Amino acid sequence: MSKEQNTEDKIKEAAKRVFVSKGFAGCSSREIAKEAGMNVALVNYYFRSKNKLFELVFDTVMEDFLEGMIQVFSTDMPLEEKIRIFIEREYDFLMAHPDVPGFIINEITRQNDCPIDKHHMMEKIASTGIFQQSLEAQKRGEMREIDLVSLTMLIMSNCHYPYMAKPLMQELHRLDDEAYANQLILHKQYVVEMLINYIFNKHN
Amino acid sequence: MSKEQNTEDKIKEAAKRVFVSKGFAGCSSREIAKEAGMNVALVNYYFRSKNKLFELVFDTVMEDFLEGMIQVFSTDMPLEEKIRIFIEREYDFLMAHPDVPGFIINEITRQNDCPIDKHHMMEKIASTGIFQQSLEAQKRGEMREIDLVSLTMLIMSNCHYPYMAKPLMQELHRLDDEAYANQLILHKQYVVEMLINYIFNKHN
DNA sequence: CCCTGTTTTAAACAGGTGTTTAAAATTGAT
DNA sequence: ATCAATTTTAAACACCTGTTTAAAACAGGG
Repeated sequence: MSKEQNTEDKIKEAAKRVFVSKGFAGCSSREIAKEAGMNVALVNYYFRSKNKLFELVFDTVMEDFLEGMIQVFSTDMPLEEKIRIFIEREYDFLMAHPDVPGFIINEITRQNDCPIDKHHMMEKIASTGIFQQSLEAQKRGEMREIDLVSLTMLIMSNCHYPYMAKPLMQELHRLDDEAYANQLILHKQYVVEMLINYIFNKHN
Repeated sequence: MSKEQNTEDKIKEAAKRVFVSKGFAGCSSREIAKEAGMNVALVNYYFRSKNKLFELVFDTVMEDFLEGMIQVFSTDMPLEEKIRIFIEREYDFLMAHPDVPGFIINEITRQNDCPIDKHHMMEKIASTGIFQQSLEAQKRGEMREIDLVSLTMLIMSNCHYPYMAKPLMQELHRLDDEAYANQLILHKQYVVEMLINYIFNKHN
């Protein structure tokens, strides 16, 4: 898919790989240029500065990251099915992009300055009606009376952390890459079961 | 507590603050020296290099991080009580040291080279008998038949992530620091309830 | 072919990096 | 007070950083 690609896109995708895996502070312009097979000056010729390039990369990563959520939440499934499928999709997405959550969290943490939400994340998520659907389910007694911030936090914790903490967990339990991948597949089932049970007051 | 403190310790503690909040790649030797109110050369006079100083800091942070676990697990409480108290202690610890988990995970991720577990984390945790206790509880049917890697992962996910993802969550839900601190106190209760219910097959 | 605008390159810039050096200041014992 | 050992300092080292410059290579249309 990558033979017919112009210089600008090649640099942008190389930058994406390098930034996401090493972070803004953990890499240099020259490293990005080398990853793209280009001269250093070309990076600034197309993107003006390391900062501008980074912001561009960050935005596209954030878009990809939100896209999956929106898709699932926008369907007209029952809430329980939505959450179940969301978790499974999230694990699939992270299997392919394991260091995206760490990247986003680290880079948002790095700059305490911008309190404004450029990506309108919550608006996009809210526009799917998922929160309204949740409140209605709570009113009907189908769903536990848990506030939506914590609901979000419970789901994201159990999806993101197992990928973010991979090297720590591997060292703790002495698992190689294959064993850890299998562990994640198993863990996904536990997470779905635990969250669905808790959120919808199931008992088995 | 800090008036009677020699130069070496002052530098080490300044380095701890800077490294933990900004990461190894995100700060310079001169920044550490300035934080300690010292000359740059003093840092290398006492610690030879930025790398050596970092490894020293990393090890002490890791020790602090493990200490709490070991303490709780070493008591002779029933398993359910141990887990409940562990989670609550973990939230208390992270309230005071919110960026420790992110620091540890990021810095372990940074170097793929050392597959050897210098800190013998698992040995220390295993020596508390917590895993044996878990297996026995499972045999008696008091505990869900869940493998211990996933058990670890469930607990750590729901303790660490809410602190690691603080800026992301704040931006998502537009919460200031005080509101987020309150949210965490609330969230801790949900987490305890959910994990205990799931692990010990409770239904309410 | 020449000319024009675009793309790419090598080189340089000022400033920051980790680290070392050698001299100065300080300390404590004689 | 003298001296040796320790601690602190300013300065320098070579290298890397992000960014810019100016010249070279390339493209396509006249």
